[in-house]
Amino acid sequence: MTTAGTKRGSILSGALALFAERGFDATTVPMIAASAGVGAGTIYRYFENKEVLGNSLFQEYVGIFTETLRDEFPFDETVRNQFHHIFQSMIRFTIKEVHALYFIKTHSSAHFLDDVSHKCFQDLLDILRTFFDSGKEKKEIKELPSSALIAIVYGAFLELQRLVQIGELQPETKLVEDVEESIWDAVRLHA
Amino acid sequence: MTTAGTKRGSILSGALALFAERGFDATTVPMIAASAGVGAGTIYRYFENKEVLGNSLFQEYVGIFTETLRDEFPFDETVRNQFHHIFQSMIRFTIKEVHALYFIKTHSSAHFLDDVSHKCFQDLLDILRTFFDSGKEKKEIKELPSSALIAIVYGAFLELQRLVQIGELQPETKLVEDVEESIWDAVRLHA
Amino acid sequence: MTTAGTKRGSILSGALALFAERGFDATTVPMIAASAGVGAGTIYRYFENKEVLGNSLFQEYVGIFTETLRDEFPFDETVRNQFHHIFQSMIRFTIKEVHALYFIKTHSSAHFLDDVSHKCFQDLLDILRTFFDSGKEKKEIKELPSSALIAIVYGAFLELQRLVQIGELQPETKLVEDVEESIWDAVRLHA
Amino acid sequence: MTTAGTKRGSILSGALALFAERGFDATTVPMIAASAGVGAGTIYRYFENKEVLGNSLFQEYVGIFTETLRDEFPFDETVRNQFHHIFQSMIRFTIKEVHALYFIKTHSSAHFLDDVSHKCFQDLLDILRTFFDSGKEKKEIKELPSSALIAIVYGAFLELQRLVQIGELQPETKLVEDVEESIWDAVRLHA
DNA sequence: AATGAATGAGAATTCATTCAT
DNA sequence: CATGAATGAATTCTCATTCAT
Repeated sequence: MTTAGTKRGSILSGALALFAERGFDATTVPMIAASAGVGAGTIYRYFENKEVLGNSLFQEYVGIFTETLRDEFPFDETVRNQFHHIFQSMIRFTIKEVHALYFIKTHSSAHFLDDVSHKCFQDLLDILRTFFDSGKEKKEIKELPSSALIAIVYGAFLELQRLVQIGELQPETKLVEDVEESIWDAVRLHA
Repeated sequence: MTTAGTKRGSILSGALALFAERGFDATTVPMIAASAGVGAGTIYRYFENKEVLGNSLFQEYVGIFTETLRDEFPFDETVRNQFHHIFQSMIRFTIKEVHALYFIKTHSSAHFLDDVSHKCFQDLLDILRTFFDSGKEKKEIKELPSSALIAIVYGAFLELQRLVQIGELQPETKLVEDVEESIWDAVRLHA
Repeated sequence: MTTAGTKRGSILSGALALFAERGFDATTVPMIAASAGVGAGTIYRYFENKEVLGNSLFQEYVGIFTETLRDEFPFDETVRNQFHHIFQSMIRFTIKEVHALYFIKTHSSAHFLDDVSHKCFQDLLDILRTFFDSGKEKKEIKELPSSALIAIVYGAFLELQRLVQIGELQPETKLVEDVEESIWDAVRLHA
Repeated sequence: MTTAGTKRGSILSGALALFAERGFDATTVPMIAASAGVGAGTIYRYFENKEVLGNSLFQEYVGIFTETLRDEFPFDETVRNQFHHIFQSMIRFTIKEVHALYFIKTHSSAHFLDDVSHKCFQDLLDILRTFFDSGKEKKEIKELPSSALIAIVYGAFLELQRLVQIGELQPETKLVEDVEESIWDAVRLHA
């Protein structure tokens, strides 16, 4: 019966889509208001200013992505299966929130991000770091710095995701599986 | 026949560094002027407006990158060696112009880009596309859409480059070789 | 036959304190609402808008001040005793409503005042004018324009009142008597 | 040959007149710009923001007023002559800068004033304080707290000044002399 | 009647661009 | 040619006022 957060929610959604498409700086507050179907002033009832809105949005979705990765993580399974979980989580997150990953990607070193946002993002990367560290110990992952491994997986995935977004790639099952295998090949230790 | 005017050059350099660091929209014309050591008005002698400057910059560096890739391309060698050339070109370009690749990456779908810029960027991607198409024919590259293969290589490389940029990764010979091998593993067709 | 509604009263009190401290323009309607312990919308049940509230407040307190001066005015006593009554009335009014006199002072030529407010304020000054006119006739008050005499008494008193307000002066009996004598010296005709 | 400060000067003049007439809060930046004959943006070349402009203005004119009082102060003459100097300085300052004194009066406890402004204003009052302290020592001034004496002189003078401003009083020689005598009567120790 | 969330007109401020020097 | 002070359109943000609950 409560609709608490209905407005806040539409503002965040509207901002997400616009920030992903045009970027934070090229998006005006009235644009966000129109996209959320609220008055411009209303945005300031929920967010102190545009930067706070940007940080809230970033933290919100980095948080959801982090949870998605952590959720049901198969700690006891093979490294390959763990990688599959990570890849599938990325896919799932992308399907649930089309713009979120692209927004995170394009704004993860944006000038307006505060310390909390940076911390959130580090937490996200730490999940991948932990996975790679354990994989390297088990001799199943290449002996590269984890930050490099993350960059490869994260960079490749996000660039692919952009292609899906702009319609240049259809995310059919076969393609998704092949891409997963391709990125896995990049990081796995070959015999 | 190039580097026309030392001023034009400093403006482009200044703008490149600033656009890479802060993004096009968060960079003001006076900032560029200060960084180039010229008056704000001088910028308008060389570029009609900020957007034109952005496009010139984009085209300039995408052009250089394209040339770098084309230069001495080993058409008659193995696919692996061709990949090595591409990878080395990326490295060389990055070393020559630290900010250029990151600027290209973060602005390749920017709102201010005109048709010429998009065309330039397509030309760049086409080099990679041609390489992958021929590699797939020779059964040395995975049977994935070329756009996906490009995304993987380009995405991974740029994310790595960012780490080097921010100092989180030292580009020593061993690391660079390992990374090349890793990305090659992602795209090569395994036995 | 007044104090209609406890809410109207709290709104007026809240507004009085805030207008005196911050001024009309720097006081927001939500501030007044909070200070009065009512919702912002409630203010509009009692006052058409902020300007009307400002005028009501001004008229209310100028009216009370006027009454205080008129009340038991010793028409048949000496000019000095009449002056004492005026001075005592100012003191009494100030004690009853600490902020009122300062509010009147700082807003008596405010941009939002309407004709009725200006008229009220003139009525107040007329009491002093009448007193001075009669005092000059009796050769007990200096031969200065009444408006000048009013300015001296009113100006000096209000500036003193401000000192009491901000705690820089303690309104002890001796001081009050001395100040009265000082201001009386300013206007009385010396032998 | 330098016109350095021409714009800055017109902005300050324009702002002074408007702040005196309408008050700081009821004056908009475009109003100031129009009154100074410059573009709105120009104001921000000279003053960081509206508050800084307000403080600069306050400090500027309080400073001039302070200098006017200090200039040729007759330290070795009678207390009465010193009072005459003070009164004449106030008159001179008022004639030179019609709006300045009223602006100072109405904004000396304004919400936007910073510490420097408060300090400036204290310096101004300290001149009067020093005069009264020395006068009391010489038994020529009433034994009232100096702050109270200042309030009487300052309050009376400013209220009179307002009457001149709005045209209700003509500042003829005779009137000015009489008013000086009246205010002197308020503070001098009577035999 | 009372509320306070929502609104949008209007204020402060920024910055791409022009132009007199 | 080069400059940077000046501009005003565009942007962020505030707050008096309304109105559904």
